[in-house]
Amino acid sequence: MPELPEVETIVRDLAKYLPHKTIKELKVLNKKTFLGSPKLATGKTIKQVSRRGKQIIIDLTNDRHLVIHLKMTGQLIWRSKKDLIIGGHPITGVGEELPNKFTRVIFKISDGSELFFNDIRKFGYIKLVSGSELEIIFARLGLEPLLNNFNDKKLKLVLASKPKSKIKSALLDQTKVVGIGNIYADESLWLAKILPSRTVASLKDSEWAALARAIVKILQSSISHRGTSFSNYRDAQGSSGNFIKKLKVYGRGGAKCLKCKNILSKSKLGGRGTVWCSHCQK
DNA sequence: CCTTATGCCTGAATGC
DNA sequence: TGCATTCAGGCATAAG
Repeated sequence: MPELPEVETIVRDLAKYLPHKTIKELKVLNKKTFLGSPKLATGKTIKQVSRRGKQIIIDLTNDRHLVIHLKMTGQLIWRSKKDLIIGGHPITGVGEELPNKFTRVIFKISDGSELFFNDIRKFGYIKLVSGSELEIIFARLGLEPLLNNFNDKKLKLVLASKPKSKIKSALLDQTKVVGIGNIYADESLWLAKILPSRTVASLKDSEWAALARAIVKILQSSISHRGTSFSNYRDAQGSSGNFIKKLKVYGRGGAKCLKCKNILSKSKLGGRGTVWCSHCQK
């Protein structure tokens, strides 16, 4: 499931290809995937591709913006004109050919390239919004953990409004801190040696420091490995991320802790599968 | 304020 | 083999 590192990887790639190019045609194959009128984006030029939390923002020349959320199984894969003609596409995990049966929206770009929005489960969406609507979306989102103003004091401060929440649930709250999903919540808490079930109010300052450091370290490390492909995440080229090899707890319930050999625990916390080491994490 | 359940979805994994 | 069931979970929303 695409979280901050996966979305960041896609955005960095798309930012190399898309700016200054024009959306020639927009094919919406699944109506519920595209919110708003596709006509308002057709013929418009892409100014910039960026990210806020887990959402991809594509700014258009008419002061409208495409807000793209991949949710669980969304993919945004770009194919150059050359790749489209020659074939021999990289394997996308949901079929080598694009479009495929999971393709929900196709952007035809002025240089002959195409951008495919694929989504097996149709949770994801592309929303066309105005500048003021975009501001409202941004206003609801929390701290960016990879901006330089992020630190343990800020983290403690924003989460202080939910003292009785379990720390893992609090980390998943996008109105407080953005970009952390189930994988990186578990990984960060393991690295910081904090039990997911601890309440926000129970954390000591030294633990806030460890947690903030762990979040930054894990997210940056994952970006450097082009994200985690646990199921069907793919980058903008259709390739898998490599961070799955670096995961310490996520997906490893019942296996041995890589630090102490204790058997990792697994259960549900706040409705999410949660894995932790009862020996390393306190 | 908090937690839990539900709905949106479909492929993969499991059970008989 | 095949059919039914369960699970995966981001996030909005409703309910307890």
